[in-house]
Amino acid sequence: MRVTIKDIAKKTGLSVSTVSLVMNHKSDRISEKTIKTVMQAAQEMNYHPNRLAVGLITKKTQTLGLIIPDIANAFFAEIAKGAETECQKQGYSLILCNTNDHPEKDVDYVNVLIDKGVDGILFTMAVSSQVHKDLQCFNIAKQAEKPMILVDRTVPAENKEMELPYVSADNVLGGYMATKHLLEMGHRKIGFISGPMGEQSSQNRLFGYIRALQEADITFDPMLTKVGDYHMETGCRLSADLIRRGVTAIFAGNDMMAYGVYKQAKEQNLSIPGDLAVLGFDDLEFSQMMEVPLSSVKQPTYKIGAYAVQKIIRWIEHPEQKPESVCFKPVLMIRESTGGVSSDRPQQKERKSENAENT
Amino acid sequence: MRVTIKDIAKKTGLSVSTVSLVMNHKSDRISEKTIKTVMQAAQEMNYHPNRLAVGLITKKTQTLGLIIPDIANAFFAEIAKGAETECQKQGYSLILCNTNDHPEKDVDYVNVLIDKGVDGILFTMAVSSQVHKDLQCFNIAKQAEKPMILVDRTVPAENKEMELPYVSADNVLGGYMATKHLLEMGHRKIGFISGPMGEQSSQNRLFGYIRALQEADITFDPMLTKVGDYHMETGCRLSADLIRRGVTAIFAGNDMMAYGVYKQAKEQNLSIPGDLAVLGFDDLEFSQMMEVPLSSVKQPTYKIGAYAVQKIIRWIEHPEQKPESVCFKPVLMIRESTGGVSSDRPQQKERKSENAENT
DNA sequence: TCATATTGTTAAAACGTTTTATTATTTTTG
DNA sequence: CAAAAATAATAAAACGTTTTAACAATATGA
Repeated sequence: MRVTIKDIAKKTGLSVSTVSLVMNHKSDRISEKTIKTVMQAAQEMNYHPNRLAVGLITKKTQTLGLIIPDIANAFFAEIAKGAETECQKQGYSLILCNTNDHPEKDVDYVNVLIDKGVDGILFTMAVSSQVHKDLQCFNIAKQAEKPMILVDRTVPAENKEMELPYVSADNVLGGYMATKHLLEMGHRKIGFISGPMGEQSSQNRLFGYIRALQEADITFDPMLTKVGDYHMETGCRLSADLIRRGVTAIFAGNDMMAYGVYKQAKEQNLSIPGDLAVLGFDDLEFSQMMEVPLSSVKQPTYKIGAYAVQKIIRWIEHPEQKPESVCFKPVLMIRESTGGVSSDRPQQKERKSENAENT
Repeated sequence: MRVTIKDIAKKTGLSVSTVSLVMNHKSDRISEKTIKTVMQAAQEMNYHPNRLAVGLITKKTQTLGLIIPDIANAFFAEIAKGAETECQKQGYSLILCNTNDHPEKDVDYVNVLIDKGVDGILFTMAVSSQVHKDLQCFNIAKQAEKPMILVDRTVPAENKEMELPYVSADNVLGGYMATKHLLEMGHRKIGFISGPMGEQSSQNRLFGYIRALQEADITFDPMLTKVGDYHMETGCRLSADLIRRGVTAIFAGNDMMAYGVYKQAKEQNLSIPGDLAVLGFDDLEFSQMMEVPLSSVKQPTYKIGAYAVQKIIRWIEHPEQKPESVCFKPVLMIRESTGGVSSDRPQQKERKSENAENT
């Protein structure tokens, strides 16, 4: 049987209240002697407070929920790692919820988490057309007065009141940086393979692409933009048409699709970057290990997870201070696939670019 | 304020006990009418039971803990996904604990999890020489009477009593299958780059390698085995010496190191598999996407996670039935890097090889 | 008709804490 | 030395459930 506060009270001949006060370092009105007695007994008996009982009464469990679409996806895994590590530092635990992008599971998980008394929820919504489900989640959290922060995936706010804080990368900027780099390398006809248009981040990368083109006085040609799905085969398939249309560079919405472009280039016997420059997004571990290392836009993924936790804990502890949304600047990793000078080494000293910036 | 059972009692004019009995479908002695009244009230008031209170009294929280070294590692991420998904199916939640391979964190996490009242713990130990810490974890769990199952990383049992059930892949078999395949492809001088010897799984892969050689009447040459650390650079570095010694094939303890071998081969202008056959372990997503797709031993990672959860839940519900340990058979994915016939497609119909087998 | 069985409902204790108001004791002050 | 103040410890209520024994009311059987 587990040792309880009662057992300590019995052993020391003190009351339960006294023991509790000592254990929580509360009340300065307790004699040194008593404190020592209790502490020693607790140690000897190997007392561990029952967190359920504590939570029941304090309404705080030192636990957060993390709802993500797919923990096996390197991107979310890295976010989870950042979040978990930060939790651990701050004495919190993290409940992992994997939705597989099913919006109904979002709702289920939000409910379960609240039933289990989490103090806050980090939420990456399942991508879907059912805005309805998203709102449902927001409402449940709001009604339960639980802080909720959106991670990576944002949603256009209906009204200011309803708005939730988010932590994500600046995808517009990422798309812009990527395209600008290709322009600087002398390309004028740049193809873009986007991710699914249902995702805000995909759209934003496209916006960035367009903005960079405009700045360079190049009219945006819709035929040079293909809508993909973040998979390699799609990158391979869609790039064929872009190449036919004479692009000299392709900016893929993520690294997976960029790998597909590599495959297509190989099939057509095009050299990278000689005949075709390729640039990705995400900077997967692999991208720097390839035959021709892939230039890519790197999101500060770990940091997004860690930062979201920091923010939500502050919010939990100061419920009146709803945090501001934050976009982190991505970093452009320039490698051989765009013919640039590798940015892998030497490590840039100046890392300001990774600092937080409000939008 | 959250709706409690008391609120329902008040609204319906019934007692708290009655409401509780109805909500839990207990007691057949309650009139249809009462049941309907309570159910309807619960629905209308949107009642959700407070799991903390329930847990406090039932001593069950429907929550498991998962302790792993690194969620950003694809292998553990996949295990986590399997575990989480199975939890979700069975109405459990999963607390994620990331140790970064620090043995002290193992201990901390086990304590926290127990304090928070998890019903069981899935444990992948931090790799270290401090067997002491491992035993400490086992003892804490044992004392708290919490089921604990070892995942992936096993440990030689001190005595039968102390032994914990484990769920892992059959690494000896994996090493054996890999080596045998290379032998069948005609190789006689096969190098092996192992993982760190502190890990049981690394040792087991080596055992499998040796066994296959013996079966083929090839004396094991220790000079053809190098101890690595699962990183690409190491694979690259160590393979140089193996090549110098005239091996025609290299079996790497994981895919990362196999990629390193690729790099070395490229530098030396050796063609794969013409001049050098390469075989990995883990079958990372990438391995089938490479210039020369990499043959690799695939562990049923997702299944390991899911199965461990199944077993521990059964154990939780039947505390007297301690589960047997299980080793899953790995699958050899034959691709171009060993000059074999690709096993990627057509998909083998017969998947018995993935079934569980007691050791 | 009375004892017994059945049916439906509930009171109350328990789970392991926190927290506030109260009491008991000692010390200080005028 | 009595009153006031400070110090130390505690009783008791609360958190939101589950569960068991008990109760009341009705039905059954002899």
